[in-house]
Amino acid sequence: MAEGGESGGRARLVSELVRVQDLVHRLELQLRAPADAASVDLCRQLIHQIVALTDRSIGMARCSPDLAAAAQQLQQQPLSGAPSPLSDSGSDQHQPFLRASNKKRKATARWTSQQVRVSAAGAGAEGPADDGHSWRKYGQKDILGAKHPRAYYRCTHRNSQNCPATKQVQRTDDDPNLFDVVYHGDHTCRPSAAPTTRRAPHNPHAQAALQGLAARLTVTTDAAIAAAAIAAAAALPPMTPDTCPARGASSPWSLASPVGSDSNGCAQGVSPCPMPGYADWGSHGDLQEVVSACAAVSDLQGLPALDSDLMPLECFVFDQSFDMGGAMPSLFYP
DNA sequence: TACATTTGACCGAG
DNA sequence: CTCGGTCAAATGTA
Repeated sequence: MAEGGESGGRARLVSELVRVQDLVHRLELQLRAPADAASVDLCRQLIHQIVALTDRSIGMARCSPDLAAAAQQLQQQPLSGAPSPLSDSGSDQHQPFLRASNKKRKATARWTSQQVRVSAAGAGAEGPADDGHSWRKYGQKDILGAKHPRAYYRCTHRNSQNCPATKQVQRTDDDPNLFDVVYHGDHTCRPSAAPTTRRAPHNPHAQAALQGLAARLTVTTDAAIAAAAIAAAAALPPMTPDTCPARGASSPWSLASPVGSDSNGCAQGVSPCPMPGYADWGSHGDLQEVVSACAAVSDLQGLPALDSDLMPLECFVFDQSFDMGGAMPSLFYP
């Protein structure tokens, strides 16, 4: 990505985003503690600060010529209609993983597919952390032009429940701590059948919601997409169930269980929108985009990406009554 | 013993 | 023919 033209404004933007990141970390820690009135209040305060900081970041990003230009360019290419992660996005010189993808197996292209880039931080060195589904490795291949082999996984319940979900995991060339994960197909296995070995969440619904959020946190580190995300959050009309990308159409959320913590079937084929229990989730995709942008932009600056260990943020619920007059949805802690 | 993983062979699209 | 994706036997592990 182009590194020239670093401006003070951009540095300030990054600084803001770093603060957002820090707040998110603090929120995560807070949410891990047993809920009581005081901690709920603190969470609300943190959320308020995050929202405010993010809002400011958006404003700064929109004033940044390069980001704004990229955003404008990509704004004409709605995220929901963005090319499949497997297709050539035109910006994948840093993602050989993408470029190498769509040469074969057109038959699989009809599947839902979703690429996420996840950090191995906090997980084993062998790969990203568990995403909540149980996977069985069925193959590994050295990929032409890639330093690291690609591993192929299928759902453990493929045989017992005919679950077609598969994923491919490949360590990125440039950062051994990052993995590109491509999910194919939806899980049709029942959630109860997917062993959730992770700790019990205080609020399973909220955990599912945060998993979606976290998915977006790690979806990509491409600056242009980050700019588009900012544009989407700041300028595009809120998504409605109508505009919520349908499952099976390369929805950014359709199967975004990033390795790191999806849990119990939040990617099940239950709702047209990604998170069961959130019928109107689509209207809140904006925040996901924004935070994704935060992660991406900070990565753009060589800062550590928000890693998958953030996933356990588990207690958000989007306030659906919030007036979307502003760019940001509000959050509350149930 | 019942799983999961490894790994070379095979298949099929381009 | 190349190469990505899958299969399945061999092997490992709890």
